[in-house]
Amino acid sequence: MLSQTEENYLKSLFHLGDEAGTNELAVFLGVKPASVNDMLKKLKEKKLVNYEKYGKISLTGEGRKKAIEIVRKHRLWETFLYEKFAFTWDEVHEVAEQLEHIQSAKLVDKLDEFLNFPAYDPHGDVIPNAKGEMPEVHKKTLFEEEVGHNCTMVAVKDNSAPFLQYVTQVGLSINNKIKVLARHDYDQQMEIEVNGKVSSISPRFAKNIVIVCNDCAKKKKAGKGRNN
Amino acid sequence: MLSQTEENYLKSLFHLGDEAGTNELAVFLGVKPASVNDMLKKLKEKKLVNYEKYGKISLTGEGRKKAIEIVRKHRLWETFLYEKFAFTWDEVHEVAEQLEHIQSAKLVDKLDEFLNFPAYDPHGDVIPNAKGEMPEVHKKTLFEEEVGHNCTMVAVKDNSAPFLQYVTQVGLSINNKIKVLARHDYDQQMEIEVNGKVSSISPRFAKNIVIVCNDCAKKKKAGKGRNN
DNA sequence: TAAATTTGTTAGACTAGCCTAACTTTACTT
DNA sequence: AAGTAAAGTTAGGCTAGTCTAACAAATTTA
Ligand SMILES: [Mn+2]
Ligand SMILES: [Mn+2]
Ligand SMILES: [Mn+2]
Ligand SMILES: [Mn+2]
Repeated sequence: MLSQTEENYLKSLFHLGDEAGTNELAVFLGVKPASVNDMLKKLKEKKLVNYEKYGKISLTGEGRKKAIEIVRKHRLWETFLYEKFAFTWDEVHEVAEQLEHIQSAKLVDKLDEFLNFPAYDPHGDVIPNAKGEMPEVHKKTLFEEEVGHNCTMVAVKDNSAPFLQYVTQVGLSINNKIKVLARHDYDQQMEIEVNGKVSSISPRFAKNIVIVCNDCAKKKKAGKGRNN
Repeated sequence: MLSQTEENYLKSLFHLGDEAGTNELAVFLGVKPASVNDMLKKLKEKKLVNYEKYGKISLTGEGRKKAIEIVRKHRLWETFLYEKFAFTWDEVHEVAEQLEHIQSAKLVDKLDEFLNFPAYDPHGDVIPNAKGEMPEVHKKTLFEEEVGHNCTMVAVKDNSAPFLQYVTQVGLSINNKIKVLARHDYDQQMEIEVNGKVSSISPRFAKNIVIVCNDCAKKKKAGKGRNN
């Protein structure tokens, strides 16, 4: 069993990618490089990281697997807080940071099921499935989506009450399917269909909905913005 | 902010009551008396326990308040796991033992609301309310309840599938109100009403349902069985 | 290519929480 | 009232995880 600290190191390495250095990881975790160095020796000993003196750090297969489990739990809990407990977009992370360390396979399974196996968390990040699979995904705004395509809402960019009310009114919420019926050249107003309900939305509204296209081919690399 | 360890010491003192000794607490926590001694000095320093060398240990007002918060969280999470995630009676404790340390006032409030402000956890123990109030309560089996009285189901004694199926069929679940309509002298079969639905139940069934009478006067002291 | 800068490592120290072993106080028994 | 047993304390030591300060390697820059 890994300690919470060890779990956090693995998760951080996962977010930093395979070319991480000691200082970089130290900054990311908010500790000193000396502390990271100590921990790397322990994690190497446990076969969770590949690490040689003065070399770049990377996760082993086992380390990566562990890291993904934690990311999965983090994002499932964020989704839970957002969807069931009306936490806002910006409140979920801090609590998920704690909840991700709860040890119970059954709890994770039930949580996943309870949320109806969500694909994205409230920040629009992909939730790894129970097998640890994590499809690469190309996010864009609803405004950028092609007419005729089907897509999945993965996040909002605006978190203000009026906007969110509007979102609710249109029948939208995260992990919902949307079909783009039309975009009018005149004022760029769009027609969309959600759960059989057709709505007309403004370009401003459309630009604040983040989606993943279900009809576009997958491509693109993950960026380095906010993680989790 | 208290560490998880400190929280566990406070909670244990709460369960042991105000005449606890060093060894007793050590056994309860599964550590050595020397460790307890160290921690007591720290907790005294923080004004959370009353403690003098060779004297009995007790919680201060502040310590008790903290302890009750943790018990509240523990029991709310147990109820959550039981009611929403189909954990059994005996599975909830271990996970609640972890969840009780999650720090988020909002989460606790939402959890309470989500569960509809439950009064009892799946073991039939009283859940302290948001103010830290914890009414003393006299538990007995449904079989022992007086005819004509109203009571609240607080726990089951049998956790087998056939029994639980029967419980469901009768429309019963924890925190539900039950009215005892009759008990037949011939075979001690009972008539009860749950949510307007009348059922006839066997004495064996009734003996496996733990209730609190809503019509009886409150009395009795808390025992020292399984806690939490 | 040599100096300067950045990056990474090591040694030594600290705290929290635990331990064992030895000791002291209190409580119980005869 | 002694003597023994039980309960409680202390000293010293261990590990995990952190730190600072000094040092070493690698990289950048002149
Ligand atoms: Mn997050
Ligand atoms: Mn997230
Ligand atoms: Mn419990
Ligand atoms: Mn309980």
